[in-house]
Amino acid sequence: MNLNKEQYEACHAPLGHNLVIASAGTGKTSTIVGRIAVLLNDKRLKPEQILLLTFTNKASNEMIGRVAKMFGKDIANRICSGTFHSVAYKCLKERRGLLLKQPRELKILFKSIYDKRLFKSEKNKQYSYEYLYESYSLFRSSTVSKSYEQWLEDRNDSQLEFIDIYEGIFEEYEALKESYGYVDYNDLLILYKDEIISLRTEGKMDYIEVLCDEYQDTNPLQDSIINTINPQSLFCVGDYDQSIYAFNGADISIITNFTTTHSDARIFSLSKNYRSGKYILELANKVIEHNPRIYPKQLEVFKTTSTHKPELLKYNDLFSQYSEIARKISSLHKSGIDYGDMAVIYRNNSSADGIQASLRALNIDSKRKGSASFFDSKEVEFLLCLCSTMANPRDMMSYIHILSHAKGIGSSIAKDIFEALMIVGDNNCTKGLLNPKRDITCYKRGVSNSAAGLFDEFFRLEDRARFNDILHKDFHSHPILEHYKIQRDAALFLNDFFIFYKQNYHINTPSALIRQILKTDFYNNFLDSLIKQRVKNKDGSILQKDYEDSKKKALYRLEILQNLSANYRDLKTFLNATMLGSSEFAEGGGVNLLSVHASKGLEFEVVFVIDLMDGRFPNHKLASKSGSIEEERRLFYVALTRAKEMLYLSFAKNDIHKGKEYEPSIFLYECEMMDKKSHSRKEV
DNA sequence: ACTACGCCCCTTTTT
DNA sequence: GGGGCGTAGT
Repeated sequence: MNLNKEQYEACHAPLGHNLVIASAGTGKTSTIVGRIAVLLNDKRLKPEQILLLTFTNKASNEMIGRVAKMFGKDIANRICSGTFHSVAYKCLKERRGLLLKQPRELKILFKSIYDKRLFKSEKNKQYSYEYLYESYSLFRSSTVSKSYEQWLEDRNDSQLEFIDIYEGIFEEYEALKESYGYVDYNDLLILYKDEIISLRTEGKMDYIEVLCDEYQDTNPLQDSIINTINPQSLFCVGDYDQSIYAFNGADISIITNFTTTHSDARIFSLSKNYRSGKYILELANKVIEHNPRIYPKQLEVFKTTSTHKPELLKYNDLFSQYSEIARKISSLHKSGIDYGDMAVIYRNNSSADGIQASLRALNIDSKRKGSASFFDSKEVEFLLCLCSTMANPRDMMSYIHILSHAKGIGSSIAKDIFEALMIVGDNNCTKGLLNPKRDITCYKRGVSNSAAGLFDEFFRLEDRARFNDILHKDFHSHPILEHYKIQRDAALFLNDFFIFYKQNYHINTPSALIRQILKTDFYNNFLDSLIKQRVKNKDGSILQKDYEDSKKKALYRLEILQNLSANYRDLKTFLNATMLGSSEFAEGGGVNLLSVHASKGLEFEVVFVIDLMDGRFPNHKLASKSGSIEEERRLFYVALTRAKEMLYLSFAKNDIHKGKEYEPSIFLYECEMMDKKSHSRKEV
């Protein structure tokens, strides 16, 4: 292996507490791979005694891939590696069957509890449900010793008067999560920590060295996992100038206090930059010097021959910026650069649509990372909901999503039906649906408000068999049909769902299941109405061509999902994988479109950093909230240091569409791409 | 009390 | 294009 002196010394550090400060582009990956080689060779560790924690699974795969080239796949694959979450999941999977649930879903669950407990008149002073949810998630990852009350006191003590309400909400939320079998990202880590403790007492936790990549973005919960493992040796690699995940609880003091936490700590520093050309580095250095220096540190240029100077591109309008950059990309391509070697990087994902459309206008493909849009699209979401009900027979949220598509059934009746299925199925909706206990009433007699002095009005139960002319013979006397609000259309929908479920629930291979689902009338009826709704014009008309196009697009997505599922043998694993690796999968090929956060750890020949306007980047609203202007500056630094050869910075003076004027980003002045004298701007 | 529908808002970053 | 919210209608 080719290592420079600094890298070599870090790799050969004795077992103990080692911290490597690795600035951007200084060969961090090589150093970690080198360290693993040293552990396996010189230190005689078994691969099982090594735990590698990375920020993305992609990074883990790359490192393990390089270890495999040196030691063979057998050895490399015996090393436990991945993100904190995926390592936790792998470990827990063996002992219990857990099912991860998307934050989006859990947020809805959270909202339902919140709405029940807060009256509107109080809401202007209190946290919104969204904010409270975020706050609670952040709390769980930012501290392991404080109560929510203590934590809140430090951040916003004016909210303390609501503490009892808030804690009541959290308590109920936790209880419901438990009863529906849901696990979120934080739960995963917390469960893992408990698991480590029991594995340790059983003597089954025998990691000797834990390597932690991107250590600057570790949050206290994750750090506590490392501390709980408490390995003989630690090898943490990070760069405080690239700490950009404060909103996720990342605590920069974890890396800056390493020497105080571990009295025997050794610090190594990598400063030779192999990635970027001289002028790009000068620019990056200029910017980051505006942040307080924790240790003195400068990137040293290795690629002195590179002659490209970063360029500033100014445009009058936001959209002319996008289309001109698209043209620039096209001409760079003609000069011989692959689209895949170019990237457009932005602060907010809202920039992506514009640039993507402009590229498409020139017939240039692009791939967007963090394609939340893929798993969020209704066609995919609905399909995954159907799968979820099969993998987790008490998945209330999925039932509500599905059943709400029936005419006349909204979330409330859907929940009644779910609860009914749980009752007639002994807490198992699969059983409740297919094999219900028939001798009991599954709907609670209405305890409707006696306050108004109404009669003891209760749930009027309907004849189960009232629709039996249209229903399947095994379904026409199903207890859930007793709900008095179920009308003909809804009964038919439930009937179709029943048949659908009965035909498919036993299939456990994800790809086979999805293939079957895509063939069913039940799914296709859903898809058809979804697409019609999408292409419907204001007057209600539908153009056949729009319909075809939209359908093609949806089918393409479903095909991707189908292909994705082929990598998994069982349903739960597949569903969980859509959670753990969803952002790492990108649709299509071509020019890379990424947010700064998503660009972390990547590099490209040509980089465009766009929309460099005050307010957008830095984003003042955010900077004042959780992060800081320093964090925004680090983001800018990360964006710049992705570039190997060419770097373009761009901004637009106006958004003609919205009638908005913009000032250039202060970072453009800080890196001296813009001249201070020519504009009057106050220093921040 | 609940659903359906139309209107307005906006759109931070991730495991 | 989607989510939240208010209103009309059952």
